[in-house]
Amino acid sequence: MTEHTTGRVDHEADLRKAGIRITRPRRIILRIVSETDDHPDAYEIFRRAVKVDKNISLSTVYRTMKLLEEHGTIQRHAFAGGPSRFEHAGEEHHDHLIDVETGDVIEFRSDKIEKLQDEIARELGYDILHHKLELYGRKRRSA
Amino acid sequence: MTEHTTGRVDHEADLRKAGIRITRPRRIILRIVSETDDHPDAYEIFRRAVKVDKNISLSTVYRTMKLLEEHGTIQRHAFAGGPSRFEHAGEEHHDHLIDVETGDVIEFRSDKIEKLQDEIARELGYDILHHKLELYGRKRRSA
DNA sequence: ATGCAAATGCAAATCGTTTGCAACAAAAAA
DNA sequence: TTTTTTGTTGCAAACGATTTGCATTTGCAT
Ligand SMILES: [Mn+2]
Ligand SMILES: [Mn+2]
Ligand SMILES: [Zn+2]
Ligand SMILES: [Zn+2]
Repeated sequence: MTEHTTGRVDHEADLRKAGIRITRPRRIILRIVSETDDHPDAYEIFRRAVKVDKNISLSTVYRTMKLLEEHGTIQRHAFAGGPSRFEHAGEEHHDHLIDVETGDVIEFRSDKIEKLQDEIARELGYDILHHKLELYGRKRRSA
Repeated sequence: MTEHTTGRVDHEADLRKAGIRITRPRRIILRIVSETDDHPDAYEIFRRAVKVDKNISLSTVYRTMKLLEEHGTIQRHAFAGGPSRFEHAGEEHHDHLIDVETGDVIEFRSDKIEKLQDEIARELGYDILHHKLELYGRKRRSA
C-alpha cells in the first residue's frame, strides 16, 4: 500500500500502480468507502455516490466493488443472507457481532481465537486463506 | 425430539406433535436430508427428491426447508455467498472448514473457541443467539 | 491533439428464492 | 366411510441482488 506523507494510504496511486484506471465514478466510490466506518451495501454506496454525481449507475458501483475487492482495497461480507456489505480493508483484521434486533455491527478481535483457528486448520491439513466469524446476538436484558 | 426404540429420532412423529402435516413430498425431503452427511443446496435436494417422486416441485423443496429450519430439524448455511446449503440438525454443534479448491466441507468443533465467543459477547453486553465460523482454506502443499 | 483500449450507463438477463392461485390431499368431523 | 375443513402442492409469475451485452464515452499513452 502506498503511504502518503500523512501516513494515510493513497488508494488512487495504489490502483494506478496496479494498472487500474482512475475514473470519475471510481474516485467517488473510493472516497465513500474509505471515509465511512460502517458497513454499507452496494445500494447504499450508490445512494451516497449519486449525491456527488447524479449519473453514476448502480452497475458501476457493483463493478467497482468487485474490482476493489480483487485488489484488496475493500472487504466483502455477507451477513445473515442479506446483500453483500463492504468495508475498507485498511485496518487490522477483525470479526463482527451483529445485533439481530437493530442490525448494528460491532467489531471485535480475539487473538486467541485467531490462533486457535490456525491450529485447527493445520491439524486438518489446511492453510487458511480467509475466514468468517460472525456472532449474532441480542443486547443482554439485565432486568 | 421424539426417540424411537432404536435410538434414532423419529422426525415424522416429532413434526406431527408440533401440528405439522406429514405429506408425501415432506416425507421424501425429510428422508433425504436426514440420511445424507453432506451439505446439499435446495436444488440438489430437489434433484434427489425427483428421483423418488417425479413431480415434486422446487417450490415445495424451498417451502419445506424453511419449515424444517423453523422447526429446528435442519440448519441453513450460506457459505461464501452461494446458495443456502442445509444439513440435518441432529448432531452436536460444529463449524466448517471449506476447501476453496474442491468445495469440500470439513466439520470441526473447538470448545475453546466456543467458550471464547461467549466471553467476547458477554464483555460487549450481548447474548449470542447463534454464530457462524467458517474457515476457507487450501490443502497444505507439503512440497 | 489523436487513437485506442477500457469503463460507463442503460436495459435486459441471470440466479436463487418467494409468492399468488387454482387444484389437490391430509386430517377432522360427521 | 363419506363429507367437510383446512393446509399443501405444482406451476408460473414476481422478486431482490447482481451481472452482462452493447453502443457510447472516457482515460490516458503517444
Ligand atoms: Mn468491520
Ligand atoms: Mn456441518
Ligand atoms: Zn477473525
Ligand atoms: Zn461454533
